Amino acid sequence: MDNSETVPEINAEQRILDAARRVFTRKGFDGARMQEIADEAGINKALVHYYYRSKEKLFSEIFREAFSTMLPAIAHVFMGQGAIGQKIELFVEKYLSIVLQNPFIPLFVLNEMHRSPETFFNEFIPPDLKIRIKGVIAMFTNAAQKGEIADIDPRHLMINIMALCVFPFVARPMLQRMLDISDPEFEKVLAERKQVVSQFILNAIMIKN
Amino acid sequence: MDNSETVPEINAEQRILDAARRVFTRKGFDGARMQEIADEAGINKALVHYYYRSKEKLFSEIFREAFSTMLPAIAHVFMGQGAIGQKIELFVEKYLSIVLQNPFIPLFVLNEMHRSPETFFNEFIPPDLKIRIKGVIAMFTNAAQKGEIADIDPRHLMINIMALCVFPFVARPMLQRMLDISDPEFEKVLAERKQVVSQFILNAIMIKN
DNA sequence: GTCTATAGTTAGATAGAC
DNA sequence: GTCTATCTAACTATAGAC
Repeated sequence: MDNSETVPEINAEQRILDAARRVFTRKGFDGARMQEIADEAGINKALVHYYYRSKEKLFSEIFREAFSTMLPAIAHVFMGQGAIGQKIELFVEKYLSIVLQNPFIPLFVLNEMHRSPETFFNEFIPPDLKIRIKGVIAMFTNAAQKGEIADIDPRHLMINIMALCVFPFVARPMLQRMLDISDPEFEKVLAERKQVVSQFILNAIMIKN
Repeated sequence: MDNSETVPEINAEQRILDAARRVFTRKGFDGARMQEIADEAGINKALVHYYYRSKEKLFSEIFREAFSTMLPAIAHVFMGQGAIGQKIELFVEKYLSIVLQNPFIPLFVLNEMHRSPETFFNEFIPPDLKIRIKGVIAMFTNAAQKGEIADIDPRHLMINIMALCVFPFVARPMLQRMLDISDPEFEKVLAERKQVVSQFILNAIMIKN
């Protein structure tokens, strides 16, 4: 052991990033304090500025990371070779897996894109995202024309799928109180949604014969 | 004309309230500034404190008003005498009507209940709300037992209905960019949702014969 | 009731020692 | 690289004139 440090576990730069992630997702940009980030990182406030210059820049790092976490799910829709129903199931499964591991990201992203929409779109939306979306829309339209799914506006279908995946995470405090259930019980409900949401969507759009 | 004022339109107290509603729903509690509220009300900052003592108290007024706007829809579910399907249609219709007229309230409420959950539940949730929710849950359970709707956990059904109603309003900036549509076009999509959401839900849960 | 002026506090950011 | 001390600006809130 040639290391005389008092167990900093990892370098300061990374600790700041970890602390900032927690504080920003908890409090939002306006509610977060550089002091609180420094405290959670176990270092001095000046050091936060040393590594990341400004609150805005540090926030950008965190937001970029958070937003990009949500993107792979969309790409996934294309992967599957199967029928439209299987692709939707795959998307829901993948998307909910990611959100379950990062339950604070959805509200965090929703808020930032309201706070400064221009920055959000110019800086964080990858150029190919719109193309991918168009592909998904085309896939839905195609499936409807071939009679594989019911006749629904593909834009509404996309909104509905995202809504069913995301909503319980952004509305958790209210839902949990309204339904009067405990923390572990709500976790169980969330875990059930992979199955429930897929089933719900497929029931809604698959042609009944 | 015995009034020598320069068209204040209405008393200062009300103008402050109107300005505060706009600023708080736009920026949230942490992002809002008393100065900005005073400016939008066209009066001095000191006057805001004269009428509402503190930022917290002013915010409470606004939040109470916003949250109570969303409540009548839930009560409405009981009104209908019809079948479960009609009651759901009535709820969606009523709920979306309210949100369409107050598109900023959902995200505003979601954020505040994350910011200080304790205050939210102790101060703003009416005591009878949980009872009403239990009634709705029982209604769903009953309908499922009688075979009127598919076998779905009533809690998930309630989450799904709320999700489909609320989500496009809280995610509007992202959805609009992702789908690459203009403001009036998105308004049209929102207006369509009364029909679309009802149909989607009923397709998902009504027993096919 | 409405204003100006300012108190009191806290935030983000920097200077400079080590 | 990490700290203490401090600057500057912005915020909420109040005092006091009118």
